[in-house]
Amino acid sequence: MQSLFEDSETVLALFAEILLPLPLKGTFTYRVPRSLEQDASVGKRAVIQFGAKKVYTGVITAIHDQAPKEYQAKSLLEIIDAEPIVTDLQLKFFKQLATYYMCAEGDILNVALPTAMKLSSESNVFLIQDYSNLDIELSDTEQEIVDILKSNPLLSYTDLSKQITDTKVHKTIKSLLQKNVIGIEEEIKQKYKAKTITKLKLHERYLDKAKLNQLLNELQNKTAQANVLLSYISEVPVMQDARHNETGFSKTELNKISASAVSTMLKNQVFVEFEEEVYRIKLSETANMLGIPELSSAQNTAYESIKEQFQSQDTVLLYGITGSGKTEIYINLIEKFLQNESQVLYLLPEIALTTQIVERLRVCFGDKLGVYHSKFSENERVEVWTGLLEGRFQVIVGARSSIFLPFQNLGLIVIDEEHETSYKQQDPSPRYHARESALFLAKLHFAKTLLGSATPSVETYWLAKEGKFGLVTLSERYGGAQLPEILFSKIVYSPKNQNSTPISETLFLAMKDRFEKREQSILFLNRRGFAPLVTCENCGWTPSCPHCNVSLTYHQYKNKLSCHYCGHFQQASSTCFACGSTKLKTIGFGTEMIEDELKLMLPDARVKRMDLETTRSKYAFQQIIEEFAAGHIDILVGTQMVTKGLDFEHVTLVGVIDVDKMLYFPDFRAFERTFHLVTQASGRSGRRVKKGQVIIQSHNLNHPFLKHLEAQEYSEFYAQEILERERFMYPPFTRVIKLTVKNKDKELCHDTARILGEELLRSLGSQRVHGPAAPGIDRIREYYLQEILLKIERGHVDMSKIKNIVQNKCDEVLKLKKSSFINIDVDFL
DNA sequence: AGCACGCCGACT
DNA sequence: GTCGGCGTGCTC
Repeated sequence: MQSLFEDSETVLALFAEILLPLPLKGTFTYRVPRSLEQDASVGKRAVIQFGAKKVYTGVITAIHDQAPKEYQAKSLLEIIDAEPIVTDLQLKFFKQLATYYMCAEGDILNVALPTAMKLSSESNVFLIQDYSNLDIELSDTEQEIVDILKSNPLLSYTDLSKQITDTKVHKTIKSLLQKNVIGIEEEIKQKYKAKTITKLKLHERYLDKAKLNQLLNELQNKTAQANVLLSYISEVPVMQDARHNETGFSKTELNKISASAVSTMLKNQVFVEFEEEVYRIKLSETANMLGIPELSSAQNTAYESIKEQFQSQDTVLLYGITGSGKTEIYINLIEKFLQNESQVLYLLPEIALTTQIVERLRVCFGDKLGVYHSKFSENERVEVWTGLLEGRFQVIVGARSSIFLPFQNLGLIVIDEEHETSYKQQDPSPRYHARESALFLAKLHFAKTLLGSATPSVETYWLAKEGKFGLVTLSERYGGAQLPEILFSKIVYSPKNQNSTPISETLFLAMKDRFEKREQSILFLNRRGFAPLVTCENCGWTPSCPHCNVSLTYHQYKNKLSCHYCGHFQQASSTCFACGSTKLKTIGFGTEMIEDELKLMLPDARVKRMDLETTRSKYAFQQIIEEFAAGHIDILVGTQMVTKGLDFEHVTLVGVIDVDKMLYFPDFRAFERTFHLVTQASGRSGRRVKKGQVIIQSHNLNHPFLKHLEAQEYSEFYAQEILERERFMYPPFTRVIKLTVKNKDKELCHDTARILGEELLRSLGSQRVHGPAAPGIDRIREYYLQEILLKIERGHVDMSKIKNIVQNKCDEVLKLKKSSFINIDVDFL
């Protein structure tokens, strides 16, 4: 007879809670099979079947022995990881964010995990070998599929459908399945693989200085080859130490200079080719060799003050004007935390040109530095993730999504350019704000946070002023560079006058002057394309987007009309669609028109445009920047991206073409954004010895806000702005939640929004509920939009209670409308 | 998110 | 009469 003890032990079965990277509430319970009991643990990924056929990877969030009562749990199929890849702290963090942003935890996991870690299955179709022995009639399409499968024994469902012209693939496959001719299996695709790159190194025989010089001489009239060689030498300092040659240099990079020269040089055995398995961007043997930058006395005072304030505050704002040298302070602070064996996260806004800072950090921290950025490939991201788990990295520099990395003992988070709006994820849910989320993360780790900006966000500055954050001010420009001079000029452009231009006389003369002095200018305009509007002079018709309620922007270089909201484009026509007249004209101006105008005004100047269109390809951005830095461009015209963090020595003029566009933008942060943008833009001017100038164009020179720009005085701007925020109940005095009701049916959308608005009004009060109202663009991609703004005062209110009400009301209204296909987006502004 | 089931219009 | 369109609800 068995003992009671043994009996109960054999009965116990284990179950795992699985969090899936899908927009679903809660976790799913799976049975842990006996064979996997040893391997299963919290934080590891498990392969599970979800629904009828789909196979996903989820993360185990708990293991227990409570068998679900309502249903029979499926079993885990596999445990992927030998060690957990998600820490307990991360799981806590995900949960917290999900609650805070009112989204599913799976949504968070979805953005958190690098794509390559979220393997999902693909259906493969295969031929059952002995089908020919079966006496089966096949239709033409069926036969076609069988024939394809004969040559390709295993084919993914998607590939198969691509090869079949007939649209009814699904159906045919079903019937073939029934006839037992083919089978379907799910294959899990392992996406991550180690990467190698092709590199070049100099042939040994040129490693001698004399030999190398001789080679350079020989290549004197072979310019392309000489350039390739020179660029190799500048990247790989073989002149200083021949051992550097072993590192080699990327072939692709050298190919950019001249691919044919590179291949000639390979043929002539100047270079030798080799493959290297790459862990991450660059192995840096000069790690720590250049050391930590020395601080000026002003910087040092700030540095000491930060350290001191960290004694009593978890978060400190470093408010340092442009060019005051905040980066050096960050680096020193990071070094200090590294000495305590803590990990450090350095957050940067999502912009491609972070390379300057990354390089700087690399020099200081070498291989301890991991980079995590959207421009990085999926495989590289996995390497940073696992590298962090294995302790290979101690410092992570990255964009907003790096807050999701598996830190174990985070000591410090640095949030550079704290005010940047790209910290907020806009489109896909979860619409998280990385600055806000980073503060939660810091709290979980008992870590310190340093926020840095030359133009702090109003919220942050307020919190600092209120004593919630520490505040350290750096008001001296590093190296004593002077602030630029700010001038205003009136825009004289008028669509009626064909001869008018969006570039005023003042701005033109200033640019001409710079051009003659061989100094560079940057022109900033927040609008892409040639003209935002085309209209028929005869009948007033204007081409608009068929999917959105916006007029189409005219792009001259492609001769296309395009919608900046949904991407729709069409060929521009020279005749009016409505009346056939040829009297079409453009109204307004975009970057493309400015570029055109400049080419006419200053035909000898080298003008380049930098906006979404000209930087589509992966390296285009980098290329333009480099060209500009090298002085091959005289005038750079562009959108937002020209204003961000670029440090160019010879820029002495920055023109803001149309400040009104930003000022009158219907958003409570319009002024703040304008102030940030103009200040950042003017920070581009005269960063070194030369005094810079900023010319701001406006239609209305009397706008009171312009005086803040002129004074370049953050505190004055802030003092004014904070009053407005308080008066109109905006952040930081309230939390603003924007609910957007979306539906293809206009009536349904409006009706749902109206009812939701009324419901919310009843439970939250008229002080807090505003709208519904149509946003500026009330139809995008066929969806009508209605917005409700909730302003919830800070403190003394239980936010979770409010969120519950909001959530319940949303659900209620959707149920009432019996339409689960109405979308309600929740966005915390 | 994906997928299956199910209920209504245009077709062999 | 079926095919297949998409709306609806479920996935451990």
